[in-house]
Amino acid sequence: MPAQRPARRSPAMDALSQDTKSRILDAAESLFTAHGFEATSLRQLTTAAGVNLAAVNYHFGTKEELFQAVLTRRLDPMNQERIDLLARYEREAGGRPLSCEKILSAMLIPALRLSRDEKRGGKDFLRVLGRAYADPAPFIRSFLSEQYAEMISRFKDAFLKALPHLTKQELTWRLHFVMGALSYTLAGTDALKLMAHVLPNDKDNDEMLLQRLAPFLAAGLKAPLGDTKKLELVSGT
Amino acid sequence: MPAQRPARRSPAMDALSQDTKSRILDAAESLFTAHGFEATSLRQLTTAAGVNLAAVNYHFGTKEELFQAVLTRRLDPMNQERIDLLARYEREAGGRPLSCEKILSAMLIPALRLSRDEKRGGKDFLRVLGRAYADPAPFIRSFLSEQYAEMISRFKDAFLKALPHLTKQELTWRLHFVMGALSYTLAGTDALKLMAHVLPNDKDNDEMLLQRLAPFLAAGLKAPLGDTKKLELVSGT
DNA sequence: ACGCGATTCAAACGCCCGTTTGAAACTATC
DNA sequence: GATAGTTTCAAACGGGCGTTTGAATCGCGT
Repeated sequence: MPAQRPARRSPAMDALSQDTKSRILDAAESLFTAHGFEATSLRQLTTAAGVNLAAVNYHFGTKEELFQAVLTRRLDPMNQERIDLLARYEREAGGRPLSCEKILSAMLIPALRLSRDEKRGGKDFLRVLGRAYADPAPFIRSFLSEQYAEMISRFKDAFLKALPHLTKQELTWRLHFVMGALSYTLAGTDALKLMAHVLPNDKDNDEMLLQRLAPFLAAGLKAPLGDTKKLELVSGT
Repeated sequence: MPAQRPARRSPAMDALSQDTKSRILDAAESLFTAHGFEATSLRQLTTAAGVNLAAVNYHFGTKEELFQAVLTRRLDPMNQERIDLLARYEREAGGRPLSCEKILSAMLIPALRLSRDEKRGGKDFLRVLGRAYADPAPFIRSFLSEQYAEMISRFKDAFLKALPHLTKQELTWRLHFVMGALSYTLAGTDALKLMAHVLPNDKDNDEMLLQRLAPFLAAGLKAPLGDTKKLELVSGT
């Protein structure tokens, strides 16, 4: 088992050669992004990180626990930031309900910050996260459930006040769609190639992306309740 | 290699015991849904299908080709149906641009049909598809690109006419969001547990789901262009 | 300088993977 | 009913997997 207080390294420990644990986390983040959880082997991972094969099991226990560690390292602070930002907005509004766009900002801005603040890890992480949303593995699903429970609950309350024409159930669905568009968008830069060669490939891609996503989601959330007859199945031909 | 014209089976070949190829495809569809591509082994797959281990390689070549076969079997007809339905709507409209909702219907109705028409395969398939969208594996990405190219291009043209206030580039992004919300929604019934215990667990779940999704997406597509200043990064605290 | 816990390391463990093989079983045709 | 082609089958192949082990190494407190 790893020590509670890790031993210090030799005299020069610069930013380039971090400690083993961080090196593993960084390599894992990027490799899980590139190949997915199952398709990433601990051998390629430890090689990429420049550490011994056994280091993963020593520091994290199992491969699954490593994956959870990859997620928590960034997800925990990001969701906390979301909650704090929402609380701050609510304080500033002093009782009056927040606008839909404002609440969305509280969700998107921390994600946007994350994608830009890190040297490289930020974007990789958001992609890992986007993929994790769609992963059926139980240990991933239950882990995400726990991680998100509080944040989702708070934002649902906020949205309920901002969108009084929606029932609780309708809002649940729409939040589901929001999370879908968000995670998919974060997960798949490549996916854009499905439909276009338009991508300008900027460096601040993600900022532009979220600035386009926000109005789209806000409009969707504010939409009037659907007409039940709209999607009637059309018979043949 | 498999024969061009498969030999006929013994006298009684009822619906319950299909031919080997279909049995493999069905089992693959459901197992890829449950565990993902990488995490599904050919041994559990062939066991579940009640066929010999070597049957997959005999009939499909490799595991990857099997996965592509799983996708094409249903994706090809579904996308063709989408294109045909859109063409029919355009014909009926006679020159006038279609409404956003109408175009969305042409995308969603074939998916909805698929999810209901099959005995069991339909829903499983849509989940496999939703997951495939987020998969980084190159053979999946390029395969989907090809499969979707024509459909996406046609719908983009239609949306461009329906939404003249959008630039081509803006529309590309919004279509991206649409595909995101759609695929995520199709992929993850489980994901709903992230935020609620509301799910009524109906049989015609998917129909209700898409009827809620359509107004949401239509509103998002029709949203005015975003305010560039909206998502400004807020400084600390 | 020594001891001790924390960490690294090379090697091995047992297991399951995707694929291949060659013979057996089957079926349609002559 | 022999023949040729298609499909099934049991068995094996080589290799990579996640994890464990036990010894070597490191770095600090005393």
